[in-house]
Amino acid sequence: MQMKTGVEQSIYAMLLLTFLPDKGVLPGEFISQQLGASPTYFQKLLRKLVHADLLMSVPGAKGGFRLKASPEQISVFDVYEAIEGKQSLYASSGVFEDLMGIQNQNICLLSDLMTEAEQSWQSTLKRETIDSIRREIYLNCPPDHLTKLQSLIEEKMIRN
Amino acid sequence: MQMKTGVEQSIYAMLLLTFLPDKGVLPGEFISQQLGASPTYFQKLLRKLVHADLLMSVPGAKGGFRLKASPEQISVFDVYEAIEGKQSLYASSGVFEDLMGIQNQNICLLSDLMTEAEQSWQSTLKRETIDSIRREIYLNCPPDHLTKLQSLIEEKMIRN
DNA sequence: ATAACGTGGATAACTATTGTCCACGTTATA
DNA sequence: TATAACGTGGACAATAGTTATCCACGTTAT
Repeated sequence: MQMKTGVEQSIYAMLLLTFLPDKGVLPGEFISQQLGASPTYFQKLLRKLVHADLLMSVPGAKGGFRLKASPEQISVFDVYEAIEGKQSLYASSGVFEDLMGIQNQNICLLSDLMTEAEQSWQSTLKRETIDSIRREIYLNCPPDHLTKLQSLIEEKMIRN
Repeated sequence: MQMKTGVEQSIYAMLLLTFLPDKGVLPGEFISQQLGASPTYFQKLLRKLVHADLLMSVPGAKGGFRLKASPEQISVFDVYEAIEGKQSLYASSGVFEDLMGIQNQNICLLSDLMTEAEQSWQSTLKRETIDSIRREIYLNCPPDHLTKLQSLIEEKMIRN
């Protein structure tokens, strides 16, 4: 049981996109290069983020991706859910309920507990946003790295 | 990202074993039959539980498994960890830290958050024990089912 | 001795994740 | 209007993780 690597990569992609000026976009291939991800697979992740309304995509030449909402409105959980989907971590098989003769009653021996555990996991991820991580970066990264990255992005980005 | 089915089966196995009188054991095959699990694979799960010191095994004819500790001392998390292992849900790739030039500093943009989320997930699973679930069963199951199961177990179990 | 049980390793089947490829639609630009 | 650069969606392959099977072996009751 491990989180998909795509979740981490997607969060980093979102973070990269916070560096982008208004109306600019970054091509998917550039983003995947920066993250060292496989370009073709990463496009799939980007599309999931678009489907989840976290990213906007501009097709055609000079196309690319940008954040759809502002970084304060996008939680880490939003990204997690966009990539991993909405299925919960635990799925009861119902065997034990059968064995105990409590099939149709609403007594979920384990399910309730698992649901509660998952919710407290999720609430931690909901608390933190792309913006709060971005602020941490601004506080902690060496300024030269930040400016270097900033200018790289401004070089590669496309204005509309 | 889904929990292994083995975790659920293992918890149910532990619960079954709470029905067992002192010094009795249940053969692995009987347990797997009750849970509708594949016998050979389920033996592997049982061995993981033995390795984690949650079960005791008695080899030889009239052998089988019994709980090693008392049900109050075994948390749902113990079983989870025995089956899933100790690796955490999230493993940082370090790519972004490289990109930001913060490799060797202790600034874990995501790791800290993920660790915190996982800990709150775990603490929920640690709170509940095999015994607390067993008590729920006793309260909620139709008494005839309970006595039927109890007598099935006493029939199939082996005293030492 | 033999049968019933657990043990551990090798290995296969299955499933989910990750990665690739291609035909296509859209748009900027020459 | 042609072409090149980009995103889209589907089909597909490679890889990794999970589940399942088998077997030779050690232990113990009978």
